Amino acid sequence: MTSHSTARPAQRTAATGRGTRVRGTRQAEALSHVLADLPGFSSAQDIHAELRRRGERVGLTTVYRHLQVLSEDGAVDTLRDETGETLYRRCETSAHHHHVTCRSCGRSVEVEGRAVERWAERVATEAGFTDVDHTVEIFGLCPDCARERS
Amino acid sequence: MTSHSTARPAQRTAATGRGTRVRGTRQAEALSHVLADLPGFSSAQDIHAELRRRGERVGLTTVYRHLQVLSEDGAVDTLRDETGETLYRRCETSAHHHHVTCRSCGRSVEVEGRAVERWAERVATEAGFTDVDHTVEIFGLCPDCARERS
DNA sequence: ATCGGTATCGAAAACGGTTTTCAGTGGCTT
DNA sequence: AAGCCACTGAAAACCGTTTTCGATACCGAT
Repeated sequence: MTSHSTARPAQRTAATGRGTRVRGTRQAEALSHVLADLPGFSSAQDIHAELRRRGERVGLTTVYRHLQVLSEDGAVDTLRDETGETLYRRCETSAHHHHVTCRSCGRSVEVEGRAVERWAERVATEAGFTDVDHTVEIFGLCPDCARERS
Repeated sequence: MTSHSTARPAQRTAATGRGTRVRGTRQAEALSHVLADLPGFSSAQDIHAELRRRGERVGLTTVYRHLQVLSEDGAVDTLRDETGETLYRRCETSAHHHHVTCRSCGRSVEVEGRAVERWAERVATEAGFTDVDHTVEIFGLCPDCARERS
């Protein structure tokens, strides 16, 4: 599922209680830093490895949990690679967009395509579908990897 | 597949070697019939269940193996649902196309979109990417499921 | 400071889909 | 009839992800 705002109120545990603001824990901050530094899409496990590499002690479970919340909040994009693994990346724009991802190095570029949005909406509607959502992912070889490979 | 591309399992046993044609086994034929009858996308496990329902004794492993080969040969389409499960469906047209899939009942419709193909190609090229491929999936509620739900 | 309540952590176990292993089985060819 | 080898499938391994649940950390109140 690519970033889209189905805006489920999503019974976020803490979210409700009055003054209960999200606690800025050491783990959350460390994760946030790593996400800010990683350029492309990374798996939860890669992110966890990067945290450990930096000497941060954060459990894999916690990484998964934060990523889940962040993606629900629209703070990170998610996409599934060809093996079914979920990859995460900090959103640069909160607007709906898609990605061109290098299948070799994972680097990616955000692209916009109002045309696709409209097309998806139209063909679905024509087929009688409602509550439409879509995922679009483009894979290819980035210039660097293409050069390396020749 | 981020930084490390998990080694190809690849070594496909029979690997379309020399003149070894596919043997028309009982299992292969049963699977083929089920695929022909199932209207939309189904998971390997659903297909296996359907086989058993029909009294065919085919192992789940064999179902997976055949589906893998069939999809490599382009005889079936595959797509991943939102949980990461792989769904299969016999191709109706061998031409490149996309699907509008009901997120409730799994039924799907094939749609064509030359516009999207061109768009994907264009934005990728503009970003300097080559050897471009793309995935587009549209999810929604089909008319029947939408009705049921109200 | 101390206490109590609770949000958060994280190791370990559970989960579920898929793949691999490996000892057969059975279809061809000779 | 004999043998080769592709195919089969039950069980186990795999692997990413989620759940469980006791421990811990943070916060406001005392």
